[in-house]
Amino acid sequence: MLSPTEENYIKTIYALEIGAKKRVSTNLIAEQLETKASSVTDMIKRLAEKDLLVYEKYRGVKLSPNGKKMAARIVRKHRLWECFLVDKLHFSWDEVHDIAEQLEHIQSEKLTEKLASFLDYPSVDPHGDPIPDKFGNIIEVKQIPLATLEEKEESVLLGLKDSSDDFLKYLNKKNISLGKKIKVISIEPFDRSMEIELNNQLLSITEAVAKNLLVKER
Amino acid sequence: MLSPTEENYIKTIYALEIGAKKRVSTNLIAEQLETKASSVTDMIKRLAEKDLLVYEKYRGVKLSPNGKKMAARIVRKHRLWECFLVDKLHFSWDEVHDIAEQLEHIQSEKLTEKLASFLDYPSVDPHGDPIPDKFGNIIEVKQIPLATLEEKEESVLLGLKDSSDDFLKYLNKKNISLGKKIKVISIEPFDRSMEIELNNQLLSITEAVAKNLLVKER
DNA sequence: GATTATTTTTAGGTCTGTCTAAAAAAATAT
DNA sequence: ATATTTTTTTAGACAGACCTAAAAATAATC
Ligand SMILES: [Mn+2]
Ligand SMILES: [Mn+2]
Ligand SMILES: [Mn+2]
Ligand SMILES: [Mn+2]
Repeated sequence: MLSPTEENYIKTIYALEIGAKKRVSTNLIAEQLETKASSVTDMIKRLAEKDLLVYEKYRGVKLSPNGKKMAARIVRKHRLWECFLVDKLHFSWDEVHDIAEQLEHIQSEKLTEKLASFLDYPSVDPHGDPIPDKFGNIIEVKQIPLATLEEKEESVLLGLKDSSDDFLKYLNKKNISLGKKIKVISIEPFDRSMEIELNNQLLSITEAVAKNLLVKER
Repeated sequence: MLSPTEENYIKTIYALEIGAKKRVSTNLIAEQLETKASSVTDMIKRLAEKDLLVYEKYRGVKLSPNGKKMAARIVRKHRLWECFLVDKLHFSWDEVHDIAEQLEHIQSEKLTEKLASFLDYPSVDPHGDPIPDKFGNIIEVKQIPLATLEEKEESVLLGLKDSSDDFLKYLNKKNISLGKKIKVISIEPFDRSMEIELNNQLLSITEAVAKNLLVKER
């Protein structure tokens, strides 16, 4: 049985080591968790003791198979609760993260599975992120940044690279949501900004935005 | 912002001072929370500091108006979540208490209200206990023990005096659940055990059981 | 009313999770 | 290869939530 704090460490390390090839550094974890490097050192020692990660002084950490399983379970709960909040309670996608951050720590296998069933086993959360199954396996649907499409190409918006509050609010304002069809009308060579068609309307977006919108692979 | 532990203390004191006329004693709280009297002394000092209760050395505590409001909010969340677990996720009424014990500490006004709306503003939880409204007011429906009824009287089962696991499991076994019509067929003068009609069947229950079943007042 | 028994509080520890400041190791620059 | 900068760890402290054992206050009994 892990404390919510321990779970947050495990989850954070899990997220940090996706993509990053090498072991996760103390400072990175500290930054992510908005705490001090010394606190991180304390905690990772304890987590290593519990066999949730492998730690070598000055060399950073990586999750053990055990730790990975734990992390996936927490992520599963987080994303299932986000689905619940949006689909059943009609929260908007920019309101659910902080609440799910609490709900992900509720301890009950049975609750998680009944919740998944109640939601009809969704495969992605409201931000397009994949939901691990009960064994911790993730079926990643290949998503590419909208910015990689050429003029005249079209695709479907499936996910977001950045799910920050500001970005979600921007998308709300522009009426951009997951599942919508997007067609690239033109790309401005000067700044790589894009003219796109969405909701049968023309919309101009910066390259930064286009890089954060993930669409279905051709 | 209170910690889950502080919230559990407040909620426990709230429950203990219902009925009990005098201030709640240190030992009673300790017993209820399965902790030591010295720990209780520590905590009630802190809660008094935060103006959630009034504490006089050796004289016990009583909740302040502030503390009462907090307590009612926690109870509201606990019982709403129990409704959710039973009505939406199809848990049985004997499985929900421990999970609600965790969920009651989730901090989000908006979540609580959206949950209440999603459940169509239930007035009682799966054990027949009243759900405070968002201002902390409770509409107590008068309930009397089945044991007070006379032969040939009938009523409806509305609540339980004791919601312990063992009692709930007993009720499951006998197929007794809230909302059912109960008719007293006969009362045995020797031990006050009762013959009752329920689900169109005859059933014999001890006086202890009859005292724990609460029915609608005549 | 003095003597017990019970309840409650205090004193002093432990464990978790955090912090700051200082020391040590590793990475980078010269 | 040395010196400097950056990262990481250690040392020591503190607050919250708990514990046991002892002391103090209150309640019960004779
Ligand atoms: Mn969290
Ligand atoms: Mn999400
Ligand atoms: Mn609780
Ligand atoms: Mn209940």
